[in-house]
Amino acid sequence: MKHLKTLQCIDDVAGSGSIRRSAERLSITPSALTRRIQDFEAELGTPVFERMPQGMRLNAAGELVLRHIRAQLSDFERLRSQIADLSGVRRGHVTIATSQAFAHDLIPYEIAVYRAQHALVSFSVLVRDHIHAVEAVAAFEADVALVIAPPPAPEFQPLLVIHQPLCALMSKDHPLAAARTLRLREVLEYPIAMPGPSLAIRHLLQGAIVRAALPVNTVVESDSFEVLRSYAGGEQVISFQIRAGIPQASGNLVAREIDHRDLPMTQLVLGQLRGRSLSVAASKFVDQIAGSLHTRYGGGERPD
Amino acid sequence: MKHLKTLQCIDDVAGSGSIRRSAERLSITPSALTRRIQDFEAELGTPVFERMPQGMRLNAAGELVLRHIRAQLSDFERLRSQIADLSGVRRGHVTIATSQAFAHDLIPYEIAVYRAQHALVSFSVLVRDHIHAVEAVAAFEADVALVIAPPPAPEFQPLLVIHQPLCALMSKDHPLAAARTLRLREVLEYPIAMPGPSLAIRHLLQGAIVRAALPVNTVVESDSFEVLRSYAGGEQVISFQIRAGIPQASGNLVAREIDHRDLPMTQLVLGQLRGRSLSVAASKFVDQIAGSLHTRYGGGERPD
DNA sequence: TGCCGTGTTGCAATATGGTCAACGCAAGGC
DNA sequence: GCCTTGCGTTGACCATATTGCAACACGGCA
Repeated sequence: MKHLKTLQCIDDVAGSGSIRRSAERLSITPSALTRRIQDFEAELGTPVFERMPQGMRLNAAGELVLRHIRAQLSDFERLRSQIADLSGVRRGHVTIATSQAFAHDLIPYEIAVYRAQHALVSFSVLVRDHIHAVEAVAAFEADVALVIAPPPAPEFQPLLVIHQPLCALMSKDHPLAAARTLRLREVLEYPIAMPGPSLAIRHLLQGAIVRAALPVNTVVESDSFEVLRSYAGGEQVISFQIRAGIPQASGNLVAREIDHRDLPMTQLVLGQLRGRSLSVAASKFVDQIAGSLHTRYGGGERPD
Repeated sequence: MKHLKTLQCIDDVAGSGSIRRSAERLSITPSALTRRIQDFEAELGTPVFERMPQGMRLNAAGELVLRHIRAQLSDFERLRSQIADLSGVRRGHVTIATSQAFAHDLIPYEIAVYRAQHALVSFSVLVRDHIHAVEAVAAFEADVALVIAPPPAPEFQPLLVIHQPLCALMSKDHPLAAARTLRLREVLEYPIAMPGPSLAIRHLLQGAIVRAALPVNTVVESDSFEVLRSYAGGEQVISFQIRAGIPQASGNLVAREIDHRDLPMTQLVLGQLRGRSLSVAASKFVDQIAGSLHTRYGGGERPD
């Protein structure tokens, strides 16, 4: 859109930190770009960038401007979506940032269900750890985020909170597979496929293990649930996953809840940027996920 | 600002309903204006106006677009205010819509106090009845509204609610001036200067009078408190006003509360458009008014 | 029918924004 | 110390988009 071009330029330069790099990406010459920015700064009455020998960096005013620009751009997208909605065609795009736990099963399933009804809506899925998922939402990179135990952040507004037990994943013929729920100390008697430090449940586990002062036999540690699942399925090794992250078709894997006395319930939070209005498509998608999680795992809280 | 020009054009045309009128106001030719709008519509992929023989009218998409534009424009103003705030200069503009009751004393006083500290902030005061004040806020014409008994509207977000008694206004030597509080039936034994139907307190009075089934001797009715006050001061006539609307320097007027058994407390509400972020200047002004009303009249509720 | 008003269009003038080449400057390698 | 390399910026020139002017097409109205 024409009237947003300058804003997009500034956004890009702020991101790349260099006029020349941005100029290439935007396929114009650096001189044209520098003029656009100078004109904008002149109109605004304040510089927005600091010119360093290594490139451009936003100054304090620029940070405000960038926030404004991001808001404008996403607002405009929302407008388009609303207008498309008027003509009966449910059209739009939804970007969701999610914890890896849900990347395998839950999110693809929900997207498939949604797109079965609204084929003109497209999706972007960013798989991020809980910290970066919330950051993506704050930076207008994602409309919503579905994360485990998000760090407290004032700009992150929970739309749905579900408390879930952590589960131990093991093969069907594992000695512990007979029990319905497990104590942590039972589990730790066996070799463990440990989630890596970037995964939210690692911190929860770590805390419980330290509290219980139990020794751990970690045979493999990975930041990828893919890897952890494979190990738990292949060798007689135990891994962990939050309930909603357990694949429906689990092969020869079974999941057993860890007793809540050992591990507190885990928060699964679906949230957005506070104060932002979601597009029609995104808000319908949120509704669908909320309903789906609710019927599958029971009463989540819906703040708001 | 360049990148907002098209948006402002659309806003103006939507308001005037005519390309030629708007073209004159914007000091460009109608042809330039019509092309701007056509280009915008082409970029958007949808017409925004309906072309009628009598002029232009927004269609459904246009209504959405207009809301978006208003939000953009006011957002940009807020951005400028925030940036000005960065450089230490508290600069900005605040538009407040207010009931007539406060136009005489309260608002001018508060503005004076505010400007004593922040001389670079300017003000617009729109005096509107409660319905139109809320509408002005919803249409981005006013940042905040201070009104009596605002109609319930989802987009109007109260920032401060104070309950106040209605008072009878009379000259110092009126027979009823001796009492501290008055029953409605005492008051109605005397001739009344009745607030006009556009004033919020008229409805409250009317309700109470009907409930009590009392006869009223209305000698003058006016939509202007100025007129009502003069009458109450001159002849031996009683008028009405909410407590916070009573002038500090009242001349030979005195105010006596009406017993709460006869007239319920009146809501005085300071509010803004829900979901909108106020400029720095506006939000400081709100804080000041809230504090001022609080210390003068005691505990108002502050939702949120 | 003739006269208003409306928005729109063709064409020429103009402003806006673009490219290209050159410049000033600071940092890093030798 | 000098040279190279990267950065943003500037001046001259040019293409394109935007504007103004005049003419047009259409609907309402007397």
